[in-house]
Amino acid sequence: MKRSGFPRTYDLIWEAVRLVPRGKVASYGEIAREAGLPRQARLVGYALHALPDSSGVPWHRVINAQGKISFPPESVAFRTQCRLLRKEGITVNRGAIDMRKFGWLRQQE
DNA sequence: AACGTGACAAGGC
DNA sequence: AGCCTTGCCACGT
Repeated sequence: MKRSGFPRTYDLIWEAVRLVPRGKVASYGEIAREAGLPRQARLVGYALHALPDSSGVPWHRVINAQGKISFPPESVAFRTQCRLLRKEGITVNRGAIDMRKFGWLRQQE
């Protein structure tokens, strides 16, 4: 990543990710909207990839619109994300997240 | 400065 | 249900 000074779009995205409460997840698209960048879900993935480790941003709560983890199933990142989610009480099987935990605003439960 | 590449999404077949 | 296309836009070559 590259910090060049003024408000980068990544900051907006990271800020939005911080809003996702423990025990809930949100999609890349939702994060993009919340960050004021509608239809730029792709950018969210890019921004998370550029995230420094010690940021405290709950990146693991962001999953794709199909309700699944967007990492190759056997990757280290995939397993890490599973572990972090389960630690928050979210059930994950084969990368699929319990949809009842989806969305942190306008909850459907 | 153009071009390909992404932890995506939505729509068409 | 899959697979392909298009929209998107910051980054590294």
